Amino acid sequence: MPDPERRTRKDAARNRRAVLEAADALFARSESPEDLTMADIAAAAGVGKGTLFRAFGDRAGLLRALYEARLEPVREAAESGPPPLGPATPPQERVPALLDAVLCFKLDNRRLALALEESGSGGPYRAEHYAGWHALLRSVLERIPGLPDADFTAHALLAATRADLVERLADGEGVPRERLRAQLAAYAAKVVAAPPAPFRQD
Amino acid sequence: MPDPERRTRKDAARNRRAVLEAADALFARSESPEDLTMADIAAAAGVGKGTLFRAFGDRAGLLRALYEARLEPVREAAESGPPPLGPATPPQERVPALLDAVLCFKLDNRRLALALEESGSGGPYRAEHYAGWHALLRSVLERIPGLPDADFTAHALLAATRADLVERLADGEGVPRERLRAQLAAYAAKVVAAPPAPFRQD
DNA sequence: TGAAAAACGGACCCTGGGTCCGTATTGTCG
DNA sequence: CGACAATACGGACCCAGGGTCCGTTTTTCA
Repeated sequence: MPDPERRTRKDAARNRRAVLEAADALFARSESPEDLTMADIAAAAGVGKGTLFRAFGDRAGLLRALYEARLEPVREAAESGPPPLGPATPPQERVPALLDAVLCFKLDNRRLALALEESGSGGPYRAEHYAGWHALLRSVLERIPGLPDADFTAHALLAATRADLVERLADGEGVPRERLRAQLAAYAAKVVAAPPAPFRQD
Repeated sequence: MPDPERRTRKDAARNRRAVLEAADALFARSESPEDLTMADIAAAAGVGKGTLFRAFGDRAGLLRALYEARLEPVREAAESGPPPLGPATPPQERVPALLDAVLCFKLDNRRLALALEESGSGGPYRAEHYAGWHALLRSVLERIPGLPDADFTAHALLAATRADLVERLADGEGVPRERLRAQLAAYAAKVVAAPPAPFRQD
């Protein structure tokens, strides 16, 4: 009995790659992602719409595939790379580092992230990768003594890196990259900071 | 010379109200906002599509109108009401209170908020009311000594109340309302807390 | 009450995601 | 190598849904 999964034909593989490349390029160039149609992408890849949809299911599928391909190295670095991203880093330091990585990624892949987070309902919260980031961040937060609600905190921190917010700040308000990074880092640091001195006079 | 702005005809006014009411009801009932079509709303209001679009411009316009109508009282309370929402409250306390108000509003108007934040690109960041909340929150944050980046912090805090996140937590994960409120309050409190004790041994 | 202004409403248009199916490629087996 | 099955191709096609148009109706105002 041969594997129930037959090997994918090589033209299929070639086309898949072609689409991925074309879409990647198009998203990088396009002003706003939503006026980039599936037909456009198919055309740019020199492929029929049918092929495109067979390969990726639907728009969201294509976006996800693109996004995850790009994200892979960052994910890798975050899960098992060297400090300050990797697991060897102490939590209080790692949290800002992780968020910084996410932020940089979104800055570098604005249109794509935007397109993905806007696609369909549920925002980014249905996507595979969100769950991954959240779980990781949560587990790191849980190692910080005295910090309650790690689950919620992880969500809240990640919310600060939402693609549309990032775009609004970076493109809309012209906040420079480094400043944004610094602000997010400071914010994250504050959230994970040890609680204030025990005695506060009102 | 009579006013250049002619008075709106009363049938127009009546229809506008009818649409607003019908849409409100429909959104409250509907499972997910995006399968609620403009035609549906028009029909439910006993009105033609043309009327609907003339009155509100486009889908986003209708959503905005609905949202702002509902939001009005909260806004009022936040801008000039009694403590803990109003301006008499000390900043450190007012920030969590404001966020709590936003959160409760989104909990009570989930579908609507969801529909609005998802409509069109730019997420909620183009909407009038977002700018309002942000400005208010920012001004409050600015009164807290030693807290830098009030502008960014306001964005980041508001991001924690994004409709899709709220829905994900409340509906998706079944976090009870009070717990969610408590978590957000704690989170906000931490962000606005005085910096940790000056001496930290590493 | 009559005519101009404004609103009505539903038929209509158009974009864009997604499907279908006759045709072209690929893989395999004798 | 030839032939047949399996698989992929691709663009014509479908359809929902947002938005427009314009002949008809209502309101307003003199």
